Amino acid sequence: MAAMELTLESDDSLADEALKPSAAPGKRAENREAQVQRILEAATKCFVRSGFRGASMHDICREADMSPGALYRYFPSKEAVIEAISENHRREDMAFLSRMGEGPTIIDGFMAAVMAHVTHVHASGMGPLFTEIKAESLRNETVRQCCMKSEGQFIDAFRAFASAAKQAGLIDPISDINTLVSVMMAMGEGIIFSDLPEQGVTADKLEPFLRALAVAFLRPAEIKSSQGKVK
Amino acid sequence: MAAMELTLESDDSLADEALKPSAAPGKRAENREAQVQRILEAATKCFVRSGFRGASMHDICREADMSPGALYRYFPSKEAVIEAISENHRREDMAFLSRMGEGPTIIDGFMAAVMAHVTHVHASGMGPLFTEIKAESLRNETVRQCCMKSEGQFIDAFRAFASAAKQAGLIDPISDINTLVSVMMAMGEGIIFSDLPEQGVTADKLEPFLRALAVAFLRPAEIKSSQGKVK
DNA sequence: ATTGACTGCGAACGATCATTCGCATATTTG
DNA sequence: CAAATATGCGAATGATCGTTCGCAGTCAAT
Repeated sequence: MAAMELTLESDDSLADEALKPSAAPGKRAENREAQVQRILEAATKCFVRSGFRGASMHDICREADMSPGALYRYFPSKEAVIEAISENHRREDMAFLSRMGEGPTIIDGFMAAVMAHVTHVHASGMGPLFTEIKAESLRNETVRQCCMKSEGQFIDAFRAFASAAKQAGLIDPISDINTLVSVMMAMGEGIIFSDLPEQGVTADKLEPFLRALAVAFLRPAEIKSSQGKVK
Repeated sequence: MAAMELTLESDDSLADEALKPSAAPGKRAENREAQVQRILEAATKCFVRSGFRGASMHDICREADMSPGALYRYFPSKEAVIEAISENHRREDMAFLSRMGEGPTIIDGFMAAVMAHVTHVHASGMGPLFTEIKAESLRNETVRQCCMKSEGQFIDAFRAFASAAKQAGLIDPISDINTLVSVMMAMGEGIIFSDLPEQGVTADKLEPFLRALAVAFLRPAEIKSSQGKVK
């Protein structure tokens, strides 16, 4: 099917393309990138459906409408596909970190980042992939390091965030920022893993609880008791 | 080795046991139960090491010091082993629910149950199994129902706990107990999944944060601001 | 147009894995 | 003791899976 399209395409361009069959020099690299993307999208779909180990390369080939031989021109192994997806996925997540500076208060900034992340994961339906990546990271060294890298990024960003807020007198002094960050991250992962929307917990229901958690942990110096209450 | 013991045992009982080779009628069932247990322990070890899909039946056989043919006398399939382990594991978890009634305050009871659970999981080194079971529950119907059952038990227990506390005027009225329970459970799972002790977060470091969380969510009517502070 | 590199194909290969089967031994029953 | 049954064994089986390979078509440059 795909081959048919390509042959049809060259029909009307006999004069200037049949003689010089290609007027586009960077077309190869372009197409290559598109193919890689196609494979990653197909693989993601399969992995969400059946898990890293449950989905076969043939499944991915079928989903990408591609032969095994073709697929292996772009990725040397199944592991490489898994690692590329883990890497992509984790990189996307980190994009939400920048939103921590948003909002009038430190709590609002934190909440903006967290809620944006939660909403995005739910909307894209990639929740299961998190669990899969987590499980894979327990045994695959490359995936583990990928996870650790993004965790490190988060920890650094959050530590800077908390330190700045503390110095500005916005929050009470916190003695153990390391533990604070680890615990918050663990809880955040739990929120992502459990497909809360499937249990009837929508984003707007979730928000006050997360805000209460943020207030309890960060304890902003002002408006201590009016904020952070679950309505 | 085990066979050796048995033959030695029959030495001094020539008269009444050599003629009637077995004086123990319920020995079969006993031994059967022991074998089942042996398999489950070996399988758990393998699954923690390599994951449900990564561990082969031959691995389990080697670990249990048993041939495939023998193993299949006790479990009809690998899936059956996985399901039995998931079931066992989840049942163990539920045992900690009963401790919620402990302690002088509602917060103490809650904390007793949570900390006991966290400590137990860490001590037994079964953290990875949680992630594995979670991932498996996304695709294996039996495992999913096993998870949902124990979640349901937890929800029921916690709802009863919170309702009683609310009626007794121990905590502020909570409008949305369903959401409260779901969010707390998700966060708790996150704490279990992330192997916090591996990141230097010991139980005693974790405790004040969990307590702050409990106070923020449950908001006991008295001592509102003195408790629930992270030191 | 010819050459050489790139891409695509899909049958085939070798490895692995869950599961089975025929046989031997051990235990229980009659 | 003999028949019946339960248990153990481990090589064999059939299926699946990741990966490879030879071939054919396409693209880019001379």
